[in-house]
Amino acid sequence: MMQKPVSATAQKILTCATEWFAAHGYEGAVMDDLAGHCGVNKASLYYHFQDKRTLYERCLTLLYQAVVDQVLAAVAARRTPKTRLSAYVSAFADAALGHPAMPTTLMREFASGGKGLPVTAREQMQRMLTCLKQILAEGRRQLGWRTTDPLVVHMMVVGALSFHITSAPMRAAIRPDPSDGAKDPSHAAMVAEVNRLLLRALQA
Amino acid sequence: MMQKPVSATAQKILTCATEWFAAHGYEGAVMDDLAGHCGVNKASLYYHFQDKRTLYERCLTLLYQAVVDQVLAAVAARRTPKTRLSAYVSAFADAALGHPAMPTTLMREFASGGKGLPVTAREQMQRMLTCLKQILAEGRRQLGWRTTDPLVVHMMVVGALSFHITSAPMRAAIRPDPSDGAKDPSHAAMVAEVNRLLLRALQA
DNA sequence: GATTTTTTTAACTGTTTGGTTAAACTTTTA
DNA sequence: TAAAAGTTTAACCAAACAGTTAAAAAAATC
Repeated sequence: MMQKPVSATAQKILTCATEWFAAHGYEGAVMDDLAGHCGVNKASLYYHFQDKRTLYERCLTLLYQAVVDQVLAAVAARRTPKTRLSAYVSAFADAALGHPAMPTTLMREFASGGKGLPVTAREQMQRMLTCLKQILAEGRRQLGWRTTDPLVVHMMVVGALSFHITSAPMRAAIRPDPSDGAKDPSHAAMVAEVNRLLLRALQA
Repeated sequence: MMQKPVSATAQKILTCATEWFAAHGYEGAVMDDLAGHCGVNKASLYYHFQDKRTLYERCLTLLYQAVVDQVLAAVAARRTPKTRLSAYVSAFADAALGHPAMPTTLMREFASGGKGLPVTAREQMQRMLTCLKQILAEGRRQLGWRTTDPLVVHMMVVGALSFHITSAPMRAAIRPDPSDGAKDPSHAAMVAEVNRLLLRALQA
């Protein structure tokens, strides 16, 4: 069935609601407050979307598709396993930073056993894993990389970067230890370090 | 102020409530349902704990303390940087598996900006990070390990393992790709792989 | 300009929810 | 054995909440 074009207001609702759901969770999101955040009236929410659940699933479907599309495009633009793996890490990091609702909602949904995550969003995560499997297989064939479990690498990348992005408010609230000398790693430093550790681990 | 000994019922409430909060989140947890899960009447919850928020924070304080105590004890039982780092990874993995509410609630709280995480629980995470810093410093001094950011390593370990533990229900729901040959890594396999990748990354 | 669509307004309904309460019962303690 | 503490029962209250509604206004479309 052909879908009607999304109006500007519906588009705005989707963008703002995604932020609200990420910050408050599905149960913690109150529709009156969400409407205020979207800059529309609550009745307008129900004019465009059937109910809270429908809005939520639509938000996550579009969000995950945007992130995964960005990652796969970045990987496809490279030719060697090494540069593809780096693209995989960097692209996910940047896409997740550009859409912080994605790692945030992913973590909430994992915590809830995934039952609130729409099938369409899960399929997007599967595409990323399939892509990584191909990169690691090419790396073994062409560069003699060590055999490793793609799921482990996927979780180290997605897990570490998601934790880093979502813990930013907490780290900002913690006064840094002055005797330490170590400052909070920036996003770029984090990405570079994850990349380095990963490539070292794979190479002999 | 000296705290009164915790009665058996209060202890049971803390254990069961921790599971319920992990599975449903703070906002998603309904006190009537939580009481049922604890096997007590709702009035009994309020007899022992002032309100929902107090119960929640008490649950997390005890939970994080138990996990971090286990990790630090395991590390202290080892002498070399290499075995200490492995102990750090293995102990966290096993403690988190034994208390799955810990990675689950940690992810939920990160997603909410940490504002619901009691100070006592944050301090526990800080103890773990301090411990890791010492291990990595000793590794550099004694074994010539490469310099790396302890926070990055911490997040790769805690992030990857937390994702693995909390995504188990979702992975179980996804029918494995038969052409793949790769099966879902067990907890032990995941821990061993994270350990291997990490040690390879640190060694020259 | 007429019609249709979109959006707001403001109130509304029924249900859910955290928390309370007094009395009664059970268990523990002194 | 009496007193105190713990637990249940069952109902309760006030507020919060998802979702609805009709009428009116504004914007978009034909």
